[in-house]
Amino acid sequence: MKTENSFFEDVWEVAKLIPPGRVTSYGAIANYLGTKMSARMVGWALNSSALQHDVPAHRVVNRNGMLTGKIHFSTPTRMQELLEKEGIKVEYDKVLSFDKHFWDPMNELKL
DNA sequence: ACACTGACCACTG
DNA sequence: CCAGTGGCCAGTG
Repeated sequence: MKTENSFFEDVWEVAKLIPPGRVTSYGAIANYLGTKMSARMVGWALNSSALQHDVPAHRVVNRNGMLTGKIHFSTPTRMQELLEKEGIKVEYDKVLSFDKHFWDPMNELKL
């Protein structure tokens, strides 16, 4: 057993729990996991997750709803296309009606 | 062992 | 209101 239960896996689990058509932010996940987690670590974890698992990293954007992580995808438009397939409108690398599609793990999972 | 970097966020001026 | 800076934690050079 490698006890690789690092925060990476926690981030992946939360990301997988994001329902289709919804998005969340790095800070929201970080806050949900705990104070030991910083928003930077979330993005970093997702960077590894994208290479390892089927984690819907395209559903995770920054606080402004901007697709900052799209540059890490296979293609510069991959993230946007995936979001649009789920009914999320994206324009100029930014999620439209971000607050409407926003899915907060703290608000949905904390119960 | 040290310094810099990174898919960020919040506070201060 | 906009711009700048610090804090966050871990990995890599």
